Formats: sequence, structure tokens, C-alpha cells
Amino acid sequence: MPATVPTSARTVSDVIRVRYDSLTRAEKQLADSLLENYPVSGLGSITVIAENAGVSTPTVARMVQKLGYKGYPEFQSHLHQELEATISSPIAKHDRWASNAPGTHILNRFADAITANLRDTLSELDTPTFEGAAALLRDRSRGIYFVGGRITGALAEYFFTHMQVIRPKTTLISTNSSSWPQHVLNMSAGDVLVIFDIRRYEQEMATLAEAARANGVVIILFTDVWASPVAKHAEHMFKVRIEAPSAWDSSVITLFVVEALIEAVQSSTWAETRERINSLEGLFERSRLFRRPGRQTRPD
Amino acid sequence: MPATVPTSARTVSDVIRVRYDSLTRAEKQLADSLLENYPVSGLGSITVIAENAGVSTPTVARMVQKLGYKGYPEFQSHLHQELEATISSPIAKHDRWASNAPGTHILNRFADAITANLRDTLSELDTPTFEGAAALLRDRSRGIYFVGGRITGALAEYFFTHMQVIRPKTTLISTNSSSWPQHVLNMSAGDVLVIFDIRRYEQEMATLAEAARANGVVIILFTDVWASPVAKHAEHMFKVRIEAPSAWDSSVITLFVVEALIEAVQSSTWAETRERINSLEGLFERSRLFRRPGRQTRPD
DNA sequence: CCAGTTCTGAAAATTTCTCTTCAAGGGCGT
DNA sequence: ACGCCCTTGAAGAGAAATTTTCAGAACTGG
Repeated sequence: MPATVPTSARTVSDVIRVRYDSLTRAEKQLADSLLENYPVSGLGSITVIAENAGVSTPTVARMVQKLGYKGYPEFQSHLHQELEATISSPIAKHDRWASNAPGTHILNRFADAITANLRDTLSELDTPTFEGAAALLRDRSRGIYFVGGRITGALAEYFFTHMQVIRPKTTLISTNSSSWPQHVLNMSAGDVLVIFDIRRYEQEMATLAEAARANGVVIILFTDVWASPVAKHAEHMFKVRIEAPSAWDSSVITLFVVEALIEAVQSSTWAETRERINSLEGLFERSRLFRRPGRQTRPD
Repeated sequence: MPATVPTSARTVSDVIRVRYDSLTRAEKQLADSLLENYPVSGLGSITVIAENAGVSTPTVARMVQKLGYKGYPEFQSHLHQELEATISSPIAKHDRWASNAPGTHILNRFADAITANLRDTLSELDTPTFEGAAALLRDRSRGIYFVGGRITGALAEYFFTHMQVIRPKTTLISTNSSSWPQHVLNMSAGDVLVIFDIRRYEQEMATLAEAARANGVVIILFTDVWASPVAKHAEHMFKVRIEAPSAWDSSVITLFVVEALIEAVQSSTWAETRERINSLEGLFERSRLFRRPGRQTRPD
């Protein structure tokens, strides 16, 4: 029974999955263990792998040969190559960028910065904050207000646009602070105020937060690691990394957190949301001429 | 001469860099090789590492001991741990996420999606498109117009807000299509129209593009991989990946490209931009009360 | 319940890796 | 230029990993 040589186009995990049904009990146990924390689980020696999976070393040796590799070393070297492809800066392999400039291309430097920001932001973010904020935004008995500064106003608008589709009682507060007092007047206790205040903090933003807070409004704050003065009034705070190889700060990760929050709110209230979306779609299609070419709503 | 045991808080690469000056010629050669494609370059056996660096195996064994590791296996296991931390979804190490949900936490799934989107988008993006668009946006003799759809309007606004600081003659076109004809009337040949048109393409957007094109306006388009109908009128097109584990599409990577473009334009016209920024800062500071707590402008 | 087949891990055999020793090579101060 | 000391790699000893062998265990079909 000659083992099929794995196509070079395939990853090791693909090979394992394709051949999974033809594996024996101990081998399946091993395969599961390998896939569990793939591909890092395959880094150690054959002995370590075997121990982690709770099987003997001969089982490992047999299986990799069964999968089409000459031996464990060859198997592992495939894994290493995959790791290399995954690890290296997203476009490291596309040397057209690198070869083009003396330093690295702007896109590359941005990509590195964004990746680092993502990692750092997530490692500092804790579940209670995220879940707490999501729970507040999910609660349809509360009114939700969004406000941002000169730069972050666009993020507030983006967040608002989505939440407006998902739930009622959402309001976008203009970046222009002259309208703020009226909005505070409209807020009731238990309402939620989502504030974006990053770097160049706006003093008036803290005043707004304080006033709202005094009215029993709960505040969710998006800020950078230095924390805006709004922080002391905020119930939930997202400290986002904004470093970029640029004269400006990056809002990419802030948008990332916003989108994750949108999904967290949306997915837990899908039944109710679906109805709103359908109505909305109807309104859109009646008032315009186009049909949508791609999916916008969830498949099923 | 007891070697300093590397602080557990430090990464292997940190240890190497800290001790770099105390390394010998062959060891530096080895260190360079290791850092070159860190940490993947350290995956193989001591023999492979030595060959790749062009040194002998004893050199490797000696250096890792000099760095404070008991031997090569220990050194490598540190590398493996780092890889594991790096590879696995940014927060996998913070098992508080994983333990919290049956599947993976939303943040983790989003992080994975965004990383994949970034990689795919960059690999499909070519230099001429990017440089070409940057050159157009840099040209102060051209007027620049920004327009987006219901969702992407916020991105257009974000782009506009930054470009407005950098250069004159920038205009944000409302998402509401009723105002579009007047804007077309104002455009002159050579002006640039930046269009965001993603998924749920708006038919009127293609009409706008066609009309503008007829007036000699150059179009830069941000769209998804399916390409909006505007594509046939566009001079430069950015096909961005927008997949997300969500009922909605992700704009994170689109924002990423926008920010990279902003920096590309900005950095090549810094002298002129600086003056604008300074004036603007003056205006801001005169009209408001605050002082900025962090840096906003470039350090030097 | 039995015979045949397949699977599995202990243990040995083999290969490879890692480390130590040691002599040659090279730099530096005198 | 000489000698000292540090550096370096070749070679071998020792350790570990990998593979093979083989006998018992587990399963299957009658």
C-alpha cells in the first residue's frame, strides 16, 4: 500500500486531515494532538510529541511515514517551512517591496506596526471590559450615544452606522461641541455614551463625560495607552495601541475593536437584529434602483 | 566568568542583542544569521544553524552557553516557546479568552481574520498602484474629492480629514447622492476622485464615476475583491480583503491602506505639510483652551 | 469462543545530534 | 618580530533521537 506523497502545495495539516479516516486509534489520538495547537505542537522531538499525545514514539514514526514523509525529520522540516511562511512579515516573501526601497516599503512598515499594535492591544485587553461593554450596547432599553473628536469622529460614525442597523435608540453626536449640551439634556440615567478620545485629548470631552455621568449615563471610552482625562468617568475603557511609522497615529486597531464589539452585540441578538435588517433592506430596495450583488446579511 | 542567566521576561533576541558587543567575530556572524530571520532561523538542529551561519557547531554550542543557556536544547526550547507565543492567535497565551467560550473568543477570531486579510491584501497589491495613487494625491495642482457609501462614508471622511491637513483643495462629498451632480460640475480635468465602493455596490456610484471621468477626472477606487462596477472607470484600484467572522464586512484593512497612503503622501511633502500643520495648530490653540498632552507632529 | 489479522509499545539497533577536547590560526601589545 | 592569549573548527566521545524489530494486546469475523 504505497503511501501517497503529499502534494507540495498542501500543508501538513491538510495531509493529516485528508488521511485522517485511514488512521488507527493511536494515530488519530496523535493527529488530534498535533492539530490541537498546530503547528507549534510539532516543534519538539519525536519523544516530546509522543508524550504529549500519550502514544509511543514508534506510533509517531509510523504515522509520519504513512502520511508520506520519509521520516520524522522530513516531517518536521515541512512544519518548519510552514511556520516560516506564517511567521514572517505578511509580505516578506514578496520581495518586490523590499527590493524597491532602501529601507522597507511603507506598506511593510505599516503592516509590522499594525501587527504589533494588535498583539499589544489584545494582550492588555481583558474579558470583563469587552463583555461588559458588549452587554451595555446589547441592552435595548438603553439609549446609545456616540461621539468622537476631530480625527476619531469618523470612527464614532462608523460604529454608529452599524449599531443603528442592529438596534434602536442610537444617536450620533456631532464632533462640534456646541451641540453637546442639548444631547446631555436628552440622555436618561442608564443610557450609554461611547466616547472616542485619543491623544490630543479634547478638554471639552471630559466636561461632556462628567456632565453625562452626573445624569447617570454609563460611559464606554476608547482611548490610547496614555488614557484620556475622560478615563475617570468611564465605566469601561479600551486602551488601544495607535503607534504607526507616521506623523499621525493609526486608528486601525481602534476600528478592529469596534468591529469586534459590533459583532459581539450583533451575534447575541441575532433574532431581533435579523428583523430590523430585513425591514431596512426592504426600505433600501424600495427607495433605490439597485440589487445587491453580494451577500450582506448572514447566510442562514 | 559566570554567564548572566537571561531574565525570563526577555526574549532570546533581546538576550542576543544585549550581549552582542561581547561576542566574537564568528559569534556575531552567527548572531546575525539568527536575527536575520528570527525566530524561524533557529528551528533546525545545531548542525543546520551552524551551516546557515557559516560557522562550526562548537561555535554555536559555545555561544548559547555564553548567553546563559545550559545548552543548545534549552536555547531552542526558549525559541519554541517564543514561537508559540507569537504564532498562536495573539492572545492564545491568555487562556482567559479560550477558557471563556466554547469556540474561540470573538476577539481571537477577528484577529485571525484581520491578519489573513492583511496578508492577502498586501500580496495582491502592487507598487505601481500604490505609488501612482500617492503621486496623484501629492500633486497640489489637482483638486481631491472623497466619496463613500453608507458604510464606507466614514472611511472617506477619515481620509479626507487627514488630507485636508496635509494639502489644500480637498473636498468631502456627502454620502447622499443628491448632491453629487453639483460636485461633478465643480471638478476640473486632472482632479482626483477617491471612491470607496465595497460590496453592496451603489449603482449611482458608477454613474458618478462615469460622469466625473467624462470631465477628465482621475479616479482612485477602494473596493473589495469582487470589484465594484466603478472599476472600469478607475485609474488606480485597491482591492481590499474584507472578510470577517461576522454578518458584516471588515473595514480594518481598507483603513490600513488609507493610512499607508496618507503617510506616503505626507512624508514626501513634509516641508510643505509642516507649514500647514503649524498654521493649523495655531488656529486650534487659539480657538480652544487645551494644550495637547502627547506629540502630534513629527519629533524633529 | 477461537483463529487470523492488525495494532501497539517495550526494547534494541542505528543514526544523528550535542558537547568537549585540543591543536592550529590570528590578532595585539610589547 | 615575538610571544601571549583569545578564537576557531576538526575530531571524537557521549548523549539523545529516530527507526526497526518483535512479542503481546486488541479487535474482527466466523
